[in-house]
Amino acid sequence: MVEKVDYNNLPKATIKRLPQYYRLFKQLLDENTTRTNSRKISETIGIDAATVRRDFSLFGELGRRGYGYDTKILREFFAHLLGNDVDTYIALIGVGNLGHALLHYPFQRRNRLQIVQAYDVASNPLVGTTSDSGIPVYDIADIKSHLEEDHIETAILSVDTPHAQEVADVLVAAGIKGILNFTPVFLQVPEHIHVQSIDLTKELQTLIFFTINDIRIESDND
Amino acid sequence: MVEKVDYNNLPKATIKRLPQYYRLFKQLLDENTTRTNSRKISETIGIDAATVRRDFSLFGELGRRGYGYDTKILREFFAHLLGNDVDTYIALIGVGNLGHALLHYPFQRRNRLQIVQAYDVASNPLVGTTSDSGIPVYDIADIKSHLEEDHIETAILSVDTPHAQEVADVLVAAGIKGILNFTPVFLQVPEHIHVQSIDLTKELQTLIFFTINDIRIESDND
DNA sequence: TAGATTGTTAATCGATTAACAATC
DNA sequence: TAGATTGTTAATCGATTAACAATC
Repeated sequence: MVEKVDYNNLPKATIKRLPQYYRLFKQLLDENTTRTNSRKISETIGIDAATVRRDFSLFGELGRRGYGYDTKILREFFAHLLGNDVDTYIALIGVGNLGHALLHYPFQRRNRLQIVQAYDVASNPLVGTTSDSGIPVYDIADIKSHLEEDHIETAILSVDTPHAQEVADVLVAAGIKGILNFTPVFLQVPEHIHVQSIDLTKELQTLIFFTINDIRIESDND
Repeated sequence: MVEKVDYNNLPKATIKRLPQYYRLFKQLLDENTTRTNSRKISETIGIDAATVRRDFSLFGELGRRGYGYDTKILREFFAHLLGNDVDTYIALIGVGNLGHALLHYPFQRRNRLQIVQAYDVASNPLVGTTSDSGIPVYDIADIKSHLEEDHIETAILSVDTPHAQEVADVLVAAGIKGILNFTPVFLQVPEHIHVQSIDLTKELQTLIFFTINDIRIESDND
């Protein structure tokens, strides 16, 4: 039950599944389901039961043989593991169509992830106002001081492709440590900066390739 | 140069990289760069040079030893491979905040991917109108006949989580073959239906885990 | 020809999964 | 105790990468 893990040795594939486990245990607890097991988990989220058990075992003995996993315990465990027992404040960079949607996206609903600041270039009329979501939109030129006000280290990047690298440089200079990158640009950043990319066109094209060639594959996560 | 591939034997990891290769060769051609090589490709998109060469070699001899790869040839090749030499029509299901942003997202800009229909439930006032993007918004109850009009087999699912499975069932019944799933639900679909999922909260939480634990990793695609 | 870079092999690495002893 | 299910090992599978002969 005690953590015995150096997170740096955790398989990357396991890390990517952690949010799925966390979400599931939150759901189960909401439904007042007090226990579950690796087979049921597998059926619900599409991850092989052996993989589930192996993933969990990396963190110690989280379950009980012959019984399964206690929902409440596991939910607490993953909440803590993912830093979701405290609030995480996030800045959104680029309030265009996509940025606007992300401002309203319910990250916060069942997680303590909150976009609390937004940025755009001064020529955007939204700058200086508070968006309909209640979040202030600042001039990107003032980013450093505003980020410090709220101790923000994470940014969502949803600017136009041609500005992606230049804005990423600004974010790094302003002290951002993690970037969720919605542009299709491979960002060049110092090695201590973390980038997670979501490439919408790539996902759609991949789907279409699988579909037109009817390539058999179990449903695709990650 | 001749295709010698059964696409079903293509590594899944390779397939996911194909859109990145395609995008790069389009860009290079736009910049009037007539040739490139695996090392430069690697630096630009962050995929190991040996992986690039191996991926390409799965499709035959696409390059020339001592020279590299011809931009024009490769762009044509990947366009055809990804079905981007013809138009692909897509339906968007769920015109909320995210759906609205996706309606405006420039999938089409450099690709022949077009959202040409949108759907929502009849109670949504947008239904029966044409959205500001010029795309008609239909009642989901009428989906089957409308999809047939435009020969649509691909749908983007951006409905609220509680309705995801039920709407997916409707899509399958209406003849959809591929679903780009923006909900966090693991969709249960028949085995001939392809699902590609984008889970925004999962990506953000994964980023935060990497960031707060400062886990060293090369920038993360896929 | 000499130099460059591919295409491909072989080695390595990482992830998945089947199987089962441990044990609740 | 008998039944259930974990935690973990060992086998397998798939993906990456280093290295280099082939060849443009």
